[in-house]
Amino acid sequence: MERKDADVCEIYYVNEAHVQSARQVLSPDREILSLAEIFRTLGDPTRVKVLQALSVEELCVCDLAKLLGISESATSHQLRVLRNQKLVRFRKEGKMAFYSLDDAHIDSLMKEALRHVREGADQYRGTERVRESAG
Amino acid sequence: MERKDADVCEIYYVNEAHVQSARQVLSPDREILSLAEIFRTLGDPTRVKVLQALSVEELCVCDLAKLLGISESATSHQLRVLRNQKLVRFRKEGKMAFYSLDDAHIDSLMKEALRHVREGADQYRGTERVRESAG
DNA sequence: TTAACGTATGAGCAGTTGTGCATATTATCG
DNA sequence: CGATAATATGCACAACTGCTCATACGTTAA
Repeated sequence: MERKDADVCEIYYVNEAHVQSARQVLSPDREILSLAEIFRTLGDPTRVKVLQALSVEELCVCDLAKLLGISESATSHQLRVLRNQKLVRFRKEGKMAFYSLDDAHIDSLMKEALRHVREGADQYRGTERVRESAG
Repeated sequence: MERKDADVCEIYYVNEAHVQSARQVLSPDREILSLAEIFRTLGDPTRVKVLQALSVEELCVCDLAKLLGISESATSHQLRVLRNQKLVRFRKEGKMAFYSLDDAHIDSLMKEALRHVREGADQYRGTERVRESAG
């Protein structure tokens, strides 16, 4: 468990304290993995587009394929990824499969990230983010 | 621009309407890419841990390496990724490099995602489709 | 039944990613 | 100066990812 850390940094005692306190706030491993998995799922342009598109209304696979500009096969593959992550669900109507969002958090996540992106694009890094545009 | 879509689905006209309205809400490509990039950056367990750890206090590379259980080289590599994404910053103090969070949004993003993960773990899907087995 | 359509899935491939190893860089100490 | 410590970086490699292609599945129409 605790290995000697005399060989780590020169202020090894403070080091250990830092590591310990940092370890406190770390989520358990399974949560870390789930977190990373969610983000990784969102970390693909195609899937971001799918989720944005589905935030308006349900769409069938061929609609999405056309919108995305990729094959219906690729679209189906991506939808399966999103389905496995419980981010979308689908209903069958005849031969068609209509997909829709299956998660409320995801939209907030994307909107929050979008805010970040938009800030960063225009005038990122003020000084310390002191009153970005407070009047 | 508009290609014939008579070969897509059978209700091609409705299809086109759906695709059009969906296209409306899609962010411009560069924003989509930035979004995906941010999420992809967050989509790795090691980096999630780094960000969680740094949410408490700044840490040096060797602290982080110890906390993560990976080499200091790998840690440095990951910190560079986070640095490039402007998610962390660092200050040099002698030979040490102390890293800290450089973004306010990220913490909210992670907390929001954590909520999602925690809901999903225990009693996922209770919001929308209650009574799935209702006739 | 056969045929066509919309979708799903497995295989394979090119491109990417995270890590360790070796080495370079920078700073402190003697 | 040289030696050592803390960090950074180039390279290599295994693992993974997203796509296309081929094919299978389920539904509808004839």
